[in-house]
Amino acid sequence: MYLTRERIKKAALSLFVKDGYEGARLVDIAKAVNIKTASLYYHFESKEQLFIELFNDMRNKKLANIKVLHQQINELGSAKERLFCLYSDYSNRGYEHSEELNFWKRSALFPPSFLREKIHSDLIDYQKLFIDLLLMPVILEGIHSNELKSHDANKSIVVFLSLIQGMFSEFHYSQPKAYKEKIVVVWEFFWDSIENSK
Amino acid sequence: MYLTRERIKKAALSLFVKDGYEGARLVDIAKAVNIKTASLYYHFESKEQLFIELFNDMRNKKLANIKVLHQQINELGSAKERLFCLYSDYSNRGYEHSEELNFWKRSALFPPSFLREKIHSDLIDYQKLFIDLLLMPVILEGIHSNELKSHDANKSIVVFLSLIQGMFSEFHYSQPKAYKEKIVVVWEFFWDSIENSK
Amino acid sequence: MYLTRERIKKAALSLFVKDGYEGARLVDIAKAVNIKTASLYYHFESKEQLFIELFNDMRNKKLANIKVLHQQINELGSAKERLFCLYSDYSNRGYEHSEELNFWKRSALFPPSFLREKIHSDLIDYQKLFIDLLLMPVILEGIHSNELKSHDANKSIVVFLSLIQGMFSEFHYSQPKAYKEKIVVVWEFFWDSIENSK
Amino acid sequence: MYLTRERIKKAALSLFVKDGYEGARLVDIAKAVNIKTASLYYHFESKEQLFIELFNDMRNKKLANIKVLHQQINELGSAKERLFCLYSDYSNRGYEHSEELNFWKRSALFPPSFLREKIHSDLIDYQKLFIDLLLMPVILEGIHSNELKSHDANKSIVVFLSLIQGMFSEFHYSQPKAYKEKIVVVWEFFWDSIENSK
DNA sequence: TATGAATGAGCCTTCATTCAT
DNA sequence: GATGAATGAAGGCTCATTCAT
Repeated sequence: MYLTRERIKKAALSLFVKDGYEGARLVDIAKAVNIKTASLYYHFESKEQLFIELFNDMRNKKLANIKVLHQQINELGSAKERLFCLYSDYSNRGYEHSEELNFWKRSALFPPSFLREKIHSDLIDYQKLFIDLLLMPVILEGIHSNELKSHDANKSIVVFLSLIQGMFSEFHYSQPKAYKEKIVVVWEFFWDSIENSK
Repeated sequence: MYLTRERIKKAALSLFVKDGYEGARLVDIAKAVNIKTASLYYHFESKEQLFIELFNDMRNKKLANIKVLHQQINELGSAKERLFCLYSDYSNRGYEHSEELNFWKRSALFPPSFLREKIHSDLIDYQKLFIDLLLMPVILEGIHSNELKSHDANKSIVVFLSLIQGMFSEFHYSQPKAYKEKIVVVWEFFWDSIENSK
Repeated sequence: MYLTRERIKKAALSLFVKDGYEGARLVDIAKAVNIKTASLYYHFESKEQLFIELFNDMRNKKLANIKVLHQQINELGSAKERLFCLYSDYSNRGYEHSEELNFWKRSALFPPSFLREKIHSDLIDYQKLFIDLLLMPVILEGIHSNELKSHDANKSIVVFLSLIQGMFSEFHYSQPKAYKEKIVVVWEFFWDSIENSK
Repeated sequence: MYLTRERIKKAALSLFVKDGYEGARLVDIAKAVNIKTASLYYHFESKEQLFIELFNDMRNKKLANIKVLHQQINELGSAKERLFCLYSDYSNRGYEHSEELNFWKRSALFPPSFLREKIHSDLIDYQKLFIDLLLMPVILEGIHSNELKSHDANKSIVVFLSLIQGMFSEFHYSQPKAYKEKIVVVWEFFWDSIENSK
C-alpha cells in the first residue's frame, strides 16, 4: 500500500545519514527510489517534513523500545544480565539497525538548524526515561541485592552512558570485527568495576 | 598582517561547527568578519580550500600537541598523573578550546564527502600516534612499576578511548557545571579500575 | 446530470475572478468542488479550455441578454424608462450576478495572454451590438420624441458607457450600501443632463 | 549608479501590467534587461519585494502629485480650469505615463493576493486625500463663486470619479485617436452639467 | 585588499497534466 | 465518474564563484 512512501523514507534515511540534512539532495533520494523528484511531493510535503517524519519515527521507536527493554529486564534475574541487556541494546552489538541508529545519533549530535530545539528536548526526555525507568532501577536493585558494589548509582550511570556513547565513535571507524571485540572489552571492564566481587 | 585571514578562519570554524560544511554559508562567514562574500576569495581559493586549511591546521595542532604531551608526561612522575594529563587534554577539561575540538570531532564523525577519505586516514594516523607514543608507553610503564594492575594494556586503551569519546556527547548536552562534574566522575571511575590497589 | 460539471464551472469562475487566470490553481478549484484535481480532467480538457468555456458562456449570456433587453425596451414607453433599463442592467444595480459580471470585466480588462485577441474582438463585437441595437435607437427615438435634448447621440453614448464602466471600480471598493446610493446619484446626474427639460 | 536597478523596475512594471503579478515571469523581466534571472536577486530580494517597491513608488508618486496639483490649482483662476486640471491628470489625457497608470489601476482592481489588504487601504487613503484636498475644495469654491450650480458637492464628486474611472476602460480598448476625442466629449458633458449657466 | 555586479549550476517546489485502475 | 500515483516543465530562489574596478 504505502510501498513507495516507505521506500522513500528508507532512501532518505540513508542519505541523511551519509550527507546530513543539508548535504542530502532530493534528486538523489528520488533516484534511489527510481522516481522523479517531483513525485516525492506526492508523498511528502517538503524536505523538512520528510526529515521530521523520519526523526519522529525514530523517536517513537526508541520510546517503544524502552517498554520492550523494561519487559526483557523483568524476565532476567541478575543485575549483570540486566545491565548487559541495556548495554547491548544501546551499543547496537549486533550491527542490526546501524542505519537507523546512525540517523538517531547524527541527529542528536548535529541536528539541522530548523529542528535543533525540538531534537534537543526530545533527546533529553528520552535519556531521562531511559535512566529513570531502566538504568537507575536496575542499578539500585543490584546494589540492594549485593550484586553490585554500593557505589553512588548516579556515578555508575554517568560512566555507563559515557562508555556506550564512546562506542559510537568506534562504530564509525573500526572494522566490524574489531568493533565487536571492543564491545566485549568495554563491557567486561565496566562489569568488573561495579560488581561486588566479595 | 594576516589579520583578516585569521578572522575569516575563526568565523568559518565556528559556522562549520554549528551548521556543518554544507549548511554553512559563505555569506554568513563574511558577515561575521564584516566583509563582503567576494572578499573571501582574496584570502581563500574556495570554500573547500578554506575547510581543508582549517582541518589541516587542526590536524597539525593535534600532532604538535602529541609532542607537547610527550614532554609533559616525561616531567611527571606517576602513571596516575600521566594518564590524567592525557585524559584532561582529550576531554577538554577546561573548556578552553571547545570550538576547535568540536570542529575536530564533527569532522571526524561526519566529514564533508569530498574529504571523507583523507580525514579518515588522518584520524587513524593520529590515533595510532596517540596510542603508540603516549597512551601505550604510559600504561606499560605503569604496569611495570606496579602502579597499575597488570591488565592487558590494549584493553585499557579501548576503554580509555571509549570513555573519552563518550564525554564528547555529554559535552553537547550537559550544562558546563554538570559536564565538569561528570569529567571527574568518569576519571575517578577509570582510575579506580586500573590502579593496582595492592 | 451535469451536476459536477456545473459545480466545477461555478468554483472556477469564482477563483478566476479572485486570483486571475494564472493565479487560480486547479487544486483549489477541485477542493471547492470536493473532488481531486485529476477528476477535473474527466470534465474538461484543460485549464485553458475550462476558462474558454466560462468565457464563451458569459459572452453568449451577454448576447442573449441583448435580445432580452431589446424586448424589455419595446415594452417600455418613455426614453427615460428605457435608458434606465439599460443602465440598470449594466451596472448590476441589484448586485445579483456580481461574480459573473466580475468575471466578464476582469476578462475584458486583463485577459489571460492566450485569449487576448479573441476576448478583445468579442468585446468590441458585443459593445457594437449593444450600441447599435439598444443604446443608439433608444437615444435617437428619445431625441425624436423631444424627450431628450437634441444632443449628438454619439456623445451621449460615450458618456453613458464611461459612467457605467466607472461604476465598476466603485463596485470594487464601495460597501454595498454606498454603492447603491452612488448608482442612483450617477443615474440622476446623467438623466438631468440629457433630458429635454423644456 | 542605480542603472540596472532602474531598468529592472521599468521592465518589471511593463510585464506586471501586461501579465499580472502571477503571469509575469522573472526570466522575462531579466531577458528584457539583458541579464540572467539570478542577477535580479542582487538588486531585489524577491519577486514580491520587487512588486511591492514598484507599488510603493507609484503610491508615493501619486501622493506627491496631489501636492503638485494643489499648487497648480491655486495658480488657476476659475473652477472650470481647476476641474479640468484634475480631470486631465486623472485621465492621462496626454497618454504620457500610460504604463505607470496602468500598473496603478491593475493593482487597484486586481491586486496580487499577498498585497490585497495593503493596496486596498492605500487606495482608499489616496482617494480620500484627492477628494478632501482637491476635488471638494474646488467644487465648493466654484459653487460659492456662482461658477457652479449649487448642486450637492458629494454627488458631483461621485459622478466625476465615475466618469474618470470609466475612461480607463476606454483607454484599454480605444485607439489613441478615438480615446482623445472621447476624453473631450466626456469633459464637455461633465462641465455643461455642473456649470451655472445663468 | 575589498567590493559591486553578475552568473552558472543546481536546489526545492509548484502545477497542469496523464494514465492505469 | 473518480482517483492514486507519477511526471515534465517550469518557476523562484540560493549559493559559490568570477571579474573588473
